[in-house]
Amino acid sequence: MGDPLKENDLKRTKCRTAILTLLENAPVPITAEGIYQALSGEMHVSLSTVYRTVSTLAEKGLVLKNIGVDGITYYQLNNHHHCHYLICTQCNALLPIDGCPLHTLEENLSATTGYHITGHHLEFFGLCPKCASKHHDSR
Amino acid sequence: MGDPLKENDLKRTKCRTAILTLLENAPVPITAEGIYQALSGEMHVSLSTVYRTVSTLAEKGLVLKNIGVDGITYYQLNNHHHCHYLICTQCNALLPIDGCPLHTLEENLSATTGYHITGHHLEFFGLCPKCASKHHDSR
DNA sequence: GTTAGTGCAAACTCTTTGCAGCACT
DNA sequence: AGTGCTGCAAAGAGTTTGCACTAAC
Repeated sequence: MGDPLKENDLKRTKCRTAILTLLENAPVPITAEGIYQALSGEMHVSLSTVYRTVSTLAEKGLVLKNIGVDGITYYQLNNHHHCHYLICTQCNALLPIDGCPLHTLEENLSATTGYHITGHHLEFFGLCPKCASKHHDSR
Repeated sequence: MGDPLKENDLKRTKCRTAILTLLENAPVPITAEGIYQALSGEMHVSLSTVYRTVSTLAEKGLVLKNIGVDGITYYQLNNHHHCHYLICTQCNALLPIDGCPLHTLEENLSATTGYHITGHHLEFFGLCPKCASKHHDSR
């Protein structure tokens, strides 16, 4: 129970442990490149291993992978705490939003469309207070 | 008024007209590759031109670009009709969902976070009736 | 010792870009 | 005729994969 790796028939390697620990402590989703950069300081790891590891962890349901508007994939621990993000379109600041009002909506949708709804993806975009006040010129 | 291209200082070329027409008649967002394939039957066009054209149209606000969970960018006409999609995770069937219950939510968020919210992205995932009934084995 | 995981480099996909030639106004 | 648009090919970014080597069990 204590070891999420062994529960999924995965060997507990240095790399996987490090990536899991990193994701546990990350307040927001990280990219593969970000994981690679963060781990490079403390150990030797290759970028392809990072990709392979997060993919494996995602398959096992330990990690969630989401593709951002920038087209880059972000990874986060699947702590089963459903939450969405508010993203500043200027500085990319990420603000977690607790609570999700969509479950009742999902039930309605399921009833009207006949789909078996398994999940949803919701993000809000805007300007964080700093960016909104700083300049009015957007890129 | 009748010509969205000229209004945006864009020359009305064969390629742009064809892409706009295609998007007008498309019930769901299409990929650049899809546009390329569709147009190749009736005229000569290069894939890079498709990319350049949709980017230009997107900059002018005539077209909306959205990145899907598959990492591929989908383009659709910006008909100012706000709508979301329900996507089958097995066959990728796309079902438009009219109406959006998030505007009041946006106002609440704006008030609590201080962000100036400019938009959102919402997608539902699930199994369409066919896929749900067909088999229980997933890919 | 056996099997699974890793590193490196190359390949792959989607998208962008430089430059010469062509089409629209 | 002039400027902007297009085609082609090459480059670019992010991600995946083949193969030999290493580490976990």
